[in-house]
Amino acid sequence: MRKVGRPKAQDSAFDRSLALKKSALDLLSRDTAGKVTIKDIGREANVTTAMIYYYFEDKDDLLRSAIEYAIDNSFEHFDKLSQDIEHPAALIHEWLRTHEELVEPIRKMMKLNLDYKMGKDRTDRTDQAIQRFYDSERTILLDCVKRGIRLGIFTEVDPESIWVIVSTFLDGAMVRSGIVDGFDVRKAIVVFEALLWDRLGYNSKSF
Amino acid sequence: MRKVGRPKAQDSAFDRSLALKKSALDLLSRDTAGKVTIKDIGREANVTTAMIYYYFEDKDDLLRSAIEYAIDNSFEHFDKLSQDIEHPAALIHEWLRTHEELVEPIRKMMKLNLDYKMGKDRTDRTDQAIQRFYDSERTILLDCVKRGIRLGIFTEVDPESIWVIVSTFLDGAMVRSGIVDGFDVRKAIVVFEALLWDRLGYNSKSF
DNA sequence: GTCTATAAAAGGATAGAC
DNA sequence: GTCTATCCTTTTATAGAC
Repeated sequence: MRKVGRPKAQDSAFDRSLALKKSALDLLSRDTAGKVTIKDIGREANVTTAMIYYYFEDKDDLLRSAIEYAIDNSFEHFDKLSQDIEHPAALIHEWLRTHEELVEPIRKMMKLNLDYKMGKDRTDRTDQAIQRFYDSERTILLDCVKRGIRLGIFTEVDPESIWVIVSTFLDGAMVRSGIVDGFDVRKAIVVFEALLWDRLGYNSKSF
Repeated sequence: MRKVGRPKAQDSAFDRSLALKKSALDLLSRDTAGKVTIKDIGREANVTTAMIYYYFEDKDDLLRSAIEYAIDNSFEHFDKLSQDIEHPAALIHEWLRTHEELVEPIRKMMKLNLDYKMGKDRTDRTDQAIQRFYDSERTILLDCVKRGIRLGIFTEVDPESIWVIVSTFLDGAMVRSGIVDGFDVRKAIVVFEALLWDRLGYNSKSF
């Protein structure tokens, strides 16, 4: 364990707080909180234990911050998607494809959410971050279906039902891929998409 | 902490090993492994720490046994369902209803599976228990759809696709109910069922 | 801001009596 | 089979120098 002379203040380009959140996220998704020690996290992020307490109140604070970080990441990703794509069917298609592409990070986020929600160390701040994420997911999908109906490209369906089915199915695909060896996320999403277009009365030849 | 005189050998009616597995299961589903201590489990099951090591090799052994216990439970439940119900549509309907009814235990099992699979302390025995469960789920649903088609009550669909969609959706409903406050499992399953009967060309008026 | 060293607590596991 | 007491290791968290 060789130590380099004197420590140098970190410039903001390499934020140690961020590095810690990333490392925590990674370790937590591979193992369960409580088995992951602050030393593990520190080692992974190349930060000493004492520094963790400089940046965060305690272990729990770091863990919650890591979850929030994961949520914010996913949030931005999906928010961008909804801003970039106009066409309702195209948006839904990309929505599905994105889940397929980002299984790993999304599954990590979900596992952390589940651990957090079923645990007992909760805070309003983190609860709200999770709520905000799912609310925005709902708003985006709901709007999308409504617009599709208004534009006449989708059958007159209940948007709320479609939203529930789509987002619940996707959650299922994310976790199942983490539980069942050999589960084919891509295939699952493909067959689901076919069912969805069928229900929406949309001709998906273009995809 | 009052102690009753001399210990009395437990008769098989109240198996301590079983009590420990149940308590472990309960605590693990509420919190993450590693945060749950053997002392916690012992306290919950009214068994001393030392006794845990009499019944199990070590903490990990107890934890894995608890998971297997949870899986076996669910397995029996679904297996019974498939043996009791002949009619394909009725079986699927009951399948959905059972998930609705047993959200809690099923969600616990899923969380444990996820923790276990994403962690690194794995054993063949436990891996196989999980695999067996999902395999049997697949077999049952697949057979069910095939029979429905053969009987002419379902449209000619690809059974494999239906199985993937149904079981993935249900997994999603189970976890989401643990993550999103106020998620209405019942409603989610109801709207999904409607979609399913639609796809299968089945008139579900009877339910 | 960063590190080393260490205190304080908690947890896993065992010894040994009954 | 069961319990009490305890050992030893790991872990969280802090003190204090630079």
